[in-house]
Amino acid sequence: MATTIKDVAERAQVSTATVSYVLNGTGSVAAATRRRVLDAVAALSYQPNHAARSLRTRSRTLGLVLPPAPTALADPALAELVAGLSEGAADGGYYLLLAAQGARSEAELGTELAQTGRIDGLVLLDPRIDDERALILTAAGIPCVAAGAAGNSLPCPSIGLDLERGAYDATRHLLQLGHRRIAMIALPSDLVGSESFYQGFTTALAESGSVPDPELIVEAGATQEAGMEAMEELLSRPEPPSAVLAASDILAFGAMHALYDAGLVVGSDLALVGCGDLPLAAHTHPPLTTLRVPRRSLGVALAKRLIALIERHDLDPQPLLNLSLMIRRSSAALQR
Amino acid sequence: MATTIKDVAERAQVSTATVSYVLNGTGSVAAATRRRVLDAVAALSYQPNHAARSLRTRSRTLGLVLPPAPTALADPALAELVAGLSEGAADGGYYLLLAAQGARSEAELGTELAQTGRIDGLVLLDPRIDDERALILTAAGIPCVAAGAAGNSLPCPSIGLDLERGAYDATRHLLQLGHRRIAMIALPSDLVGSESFYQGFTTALAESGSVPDPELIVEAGATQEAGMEAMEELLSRPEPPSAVLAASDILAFGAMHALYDAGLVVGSDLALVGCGDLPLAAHTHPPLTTLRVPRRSLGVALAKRLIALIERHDLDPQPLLNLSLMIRRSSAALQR
DNA sequence: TACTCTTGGTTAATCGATTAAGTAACAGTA
DNA sequence: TACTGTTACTTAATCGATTAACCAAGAGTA
Repeated sequence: MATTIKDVAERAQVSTATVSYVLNGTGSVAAATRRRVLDAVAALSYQPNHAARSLRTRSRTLGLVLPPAPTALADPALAELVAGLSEGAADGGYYLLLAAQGARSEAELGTELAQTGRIDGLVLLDPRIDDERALILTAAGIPCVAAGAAGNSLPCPSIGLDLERGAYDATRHLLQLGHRRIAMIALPSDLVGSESFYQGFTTALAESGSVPDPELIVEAGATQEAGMEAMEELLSRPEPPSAVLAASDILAFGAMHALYDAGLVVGSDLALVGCGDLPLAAHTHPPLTTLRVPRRSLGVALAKRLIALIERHDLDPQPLLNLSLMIRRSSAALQR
Repeated sequence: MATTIKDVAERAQVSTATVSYVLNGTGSVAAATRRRVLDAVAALSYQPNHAARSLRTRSRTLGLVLPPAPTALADPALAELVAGLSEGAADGGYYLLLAAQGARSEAELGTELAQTGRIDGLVLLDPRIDDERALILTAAGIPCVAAGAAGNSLPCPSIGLDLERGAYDATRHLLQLGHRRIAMIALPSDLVGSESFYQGFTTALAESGSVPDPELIVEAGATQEAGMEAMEELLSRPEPPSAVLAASDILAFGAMHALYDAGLVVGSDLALVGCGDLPLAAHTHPPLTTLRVPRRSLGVALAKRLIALIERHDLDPQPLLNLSLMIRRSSAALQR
């Protein structure tokens, strides 16, 4: 049925070993022989069988575990990242295997996938500080990379966003609009990156000669409800903020709801900036000023880094990816 | 390193064949022996090597080719479907392989994936009438299923949405609001499903005693721009419509833009209904009345159908999946 | 001349499962 | 008793690649 390396060998009048050497660029093969082999490959449109190949070597497959939530991948953010991942994988001759998490833990599933030889490595999303998954997988010798600037809190490499710079830019933007009481709604502090984001925020404030008011820093969850509650909390302060930087668009959407409920007009009564630039951000009312994340590039970079790890290539350390501030109507000058 | 079937066999004092029979439920094995084998499997936490297994049998992997557009998967619709696919695959003991299309055609890539034994079958998105991909793949003996009610215009099975019923419901809704001049912005007519959608539209009109005005039917592309142009065209009619049914949310978004540009207020000046219920639909201004598509279920059903095809199981024909009308503010009663 | 290196190949073992074919033990039956 | 079937296994071939080990021929060298 399918053409095998044997068919190619026969047609080219060589042994299967020679064919393999030609195809993999290993061994030493005379130019004329190489030609014959390549011609035979072309004539038969031969494609090496994946199972046989990966039985001896690697599976050339990267893994990604989808969160079990019914909303999984509904999040357009994840979707774009996945597109980037599979693009980066393809560039390196790899494919991307998606696994629905189901009941098992991600680490368990990943370990199984790797031990059965289905995947050579795993991409970890939303890494946390001292992430358990990274520890387990790395301990088991399974290559993995995390999506997020990990500093050195993780035992595996990671590809990061320059959240510090992003938060700095966003805060500067608010300062330039004349705001001085600027609040921040933070993501859970154990998420890798939360610290950097906060850092950028305070650096910008410090440069303008002020210092963050602890009253105006609220650590929230990751959901819209959490953003809503955080905003309510901020509004209840004796001296509420005139501007708010939210560490994610989702939190910002929640904050918008709280502001609406409080009868405040986003943009004029209070400036709001998010982070992520989800498709929705441009269509809220008013459209949300937010930090755009290069998700596709992030995916590509993650895939390339993981492949390098698997194949033990050296790789120049990837610089942090830049966020760009999309200025929309949710952030306006301070009303006086 | 990794534990193999041989390790299990030794520990259970049987041959590897017996282990295989126990694990696959084939052959006849005495109860006591079976116990010993299962105990050994558990003790060694043995997982069969995937490459070895698929070298002899199937790869237990479903394939999906991602469109090359930079927007690929950014579309939340596709994202949810993918989540459903991988869930359905997991239920059947399969995984989902994602391939970035790149330069080659989808049929070519799919054929390669199947011939190298990486995947056992392929899911086709957005099938067209007499879809070339389906023809090529089916001719090559590669199992595939299409996402969309295909009628019998395709050589492969498909899982469909009841677009006819959906369009019927949406049109009835507009009729009940008092609208009589109802236009439709259609998707390209070669898309499987376009016909059904149109059918539902006309059936509802017919029941109300009217007949579709050819002036009010515009076939558009699939992009927002196409929706915009189509709406402009409708507005230029001598007797413009008071309500519009768009065959996709994207088209409806485009129509909204055109209406805004024309100084018309969606909801009061003209009623608009979309199809798809993208996350954005609930957040446009005004929120868009639209038909919700059970994308996750569609994904699950597609995966199950494809697996049945691969394993040559019989399967009760899957009924069409229902759309549900989400009534929002873009559709209001006719103003007189 | 005799020895060692390269170059350009081949042979055959190997990866880890599945499964056809074979076999021993025992029960049923004519 | 002899034959036929079952049941419960084992042996070994097989899937299609990779690769270690081997080998022959010619070049270089002391």
